[in-house]
Amino acid sequence: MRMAELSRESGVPVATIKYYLREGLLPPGERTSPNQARYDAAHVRRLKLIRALLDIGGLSIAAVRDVIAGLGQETSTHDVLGIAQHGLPLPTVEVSEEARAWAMERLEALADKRDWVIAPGTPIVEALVGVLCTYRDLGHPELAERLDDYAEAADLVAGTDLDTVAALGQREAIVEAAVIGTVLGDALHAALRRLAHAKASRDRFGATAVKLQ
Amino acid sequence: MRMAELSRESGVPVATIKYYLREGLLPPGERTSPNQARYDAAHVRRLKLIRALLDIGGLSIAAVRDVIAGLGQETSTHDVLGIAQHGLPLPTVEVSEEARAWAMERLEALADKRDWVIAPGTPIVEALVGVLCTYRDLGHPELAERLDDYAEAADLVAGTDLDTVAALGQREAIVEAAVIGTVLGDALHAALRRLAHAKASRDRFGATAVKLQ
DNA sequence: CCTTATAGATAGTGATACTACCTATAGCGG
DNA sequence: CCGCTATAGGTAGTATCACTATCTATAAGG
Repeated sequence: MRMAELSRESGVPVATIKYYLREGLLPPGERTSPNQARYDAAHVRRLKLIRALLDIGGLSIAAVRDVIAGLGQETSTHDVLGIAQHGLPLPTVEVSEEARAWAMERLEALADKRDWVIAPGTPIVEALVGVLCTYRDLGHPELAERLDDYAEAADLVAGTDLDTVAALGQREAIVEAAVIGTVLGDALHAALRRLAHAKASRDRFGATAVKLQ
Repeated sequence: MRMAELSRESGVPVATIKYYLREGLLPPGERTSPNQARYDAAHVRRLKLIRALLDIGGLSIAAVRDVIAGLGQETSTHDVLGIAQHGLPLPTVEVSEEARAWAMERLEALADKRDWVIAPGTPIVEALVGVLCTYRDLGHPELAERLDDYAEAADLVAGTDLDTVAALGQREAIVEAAVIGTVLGDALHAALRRLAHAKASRDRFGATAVKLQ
């Protein structure tokens, strides 16, 4: 197919597709002459993935490029999740040494109990340290004391995730599903948690409004 | 305290504090003369909250303003979570009627089983519909078939969340903790899920690299 | 042949989150 | 009371990001 059809199939404007080509998010089409190229279903699929990562995942163009770069890499199965996570941004903040030590103590207790590996300095651990320290700095250290319940839920979800993607069998499909499941999964879990909050609130306080304080 | 000290205590530049004042994120200080004002610990605290919502929560200035507007509202306890969620952005995408029906069918089955309330048209439901339809559109409908496990984890987390904030007793503290727990919690759970993925991957594939395909 | 489509290059746009500067006034030590 | 720094409030400038528009030369297709 040519550019106009690619645009129609994917729902992405021609000018935007050209932009993604320039930025290296979308591989160039097969050249048929110096100023003509042909695209195929893989391009449509890639465009839909790009839009999903941008619109739902909230990734930047640069992060999408990093994530996509991992899709074609040769690696072991064990690293598949690492590739899926490579390039995914996790927010971090600066914290004092004292606060960091406080947070790491909690994370290490968690790791011991659940057989997780806490590697200091990695983006994931930095993100966790940042959130825990911010809870404390905002005067809500009690929010950091529920880590173990949260970890239990994370283990439950992660087990499901791994079973789901592992069932695909082929490495390429696994990596892609892992990327999609990780990025879109963040949005899915956030929304599910809000629904579950509503039910938990009804369970505790009932459907009838009760004034506090 | 005056502006310079507020800046020092909060770690936010003076020019930025003035910007937040203009944007209505930070309430004005107590006036002592036409061009002088005094600030207090509540301003420091508010600034730290603003930075947390911006830096870790990834909210926009407009979303922070909406969230903060809810902090002072008078409401019933049952609505506290609703306030905490008010103004929080959830990503949505456009979907076909057919895809929407497919997604809603799954969500309603979930709601029946777990006693959740699915109100069509609300931002949360729109977000869930968007993610589920995107999974399918990307050729990974299997990711949408694990909703029930994810919901189980969400119920677990939500129960913990409600117990934690309800223990605070006072409405104002509950609302603030709910906001912080919801917004920063998204980042926390995302990071925990990545750690749990690593363990689940080790459990299934072992520490030794095994080539696939 | 002639209209439309295309690749590639360059420049422009609108939103966002600051950041810098300006003016008139206030605080404050000497 | 002087003079220096600090401040409120206003306006304007900046950097980044994700497009979007325009231009030129060439190609496709009836």
